[in-house]
Amino acid sequence: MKLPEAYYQSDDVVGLAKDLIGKYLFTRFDGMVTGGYIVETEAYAGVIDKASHAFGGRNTPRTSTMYLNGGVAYVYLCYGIHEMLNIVTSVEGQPHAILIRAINPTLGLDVMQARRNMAVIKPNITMGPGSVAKALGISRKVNAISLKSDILWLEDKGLVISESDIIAAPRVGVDYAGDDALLPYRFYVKGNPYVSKPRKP
DNA sequence: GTTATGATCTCCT
DNA sequence: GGAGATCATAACG
Repeated sequence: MKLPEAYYQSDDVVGLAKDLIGKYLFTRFDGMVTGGYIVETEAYAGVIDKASHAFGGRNTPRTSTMYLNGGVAYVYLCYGIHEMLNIVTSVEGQPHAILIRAINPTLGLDVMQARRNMAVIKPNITMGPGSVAKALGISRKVNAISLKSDILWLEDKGLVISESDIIAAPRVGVDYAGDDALLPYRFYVKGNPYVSKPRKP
């Protein structure tokens, strides 16, 4: 059921980012399993991508996780407030990663609702990278954890999103990346209510 | 040691 | 439509 390690070791991050659409993502903390299927991702293509933390081969205590062998999680804090979950791909030394921007929750909705302090469940419970991490209970404590662990993993449940329902678009929040900000490295499911909206200008 | 800033979200007007 | 929250990280002195 879990995706095999080899799945993550493809060199084609962008292709993987698209393929991850429709795969299931689960976490287990304190015995509570929560998760759903991925409806939005963004690829960060290693050292040649200005939007990537590893651009130009930058390797620091934080980004060293991205250089690990594919199949681990890269979690970091952004804006001092939000944790973000990435899937590291490719082989050791190749800092490719995929940001999980949104999932369609299917399991443990009540737990996620409590984690988000929401009175009512609305689509924004797992809409946007910061929200996904919070709803799933993900924090920097699981940075660099293996995806074949029982804490955080992905599954292929045979859900197929039709090719025509997967849209490619420019990434969000990376204006500082110059030309690379325009690359169509963001993928999402057309019409899915959990897909985040691009930020305003 | 100091300083600028971000792969964002939420609430307010 | 817009600002504030809030801090680890990275670059620099």
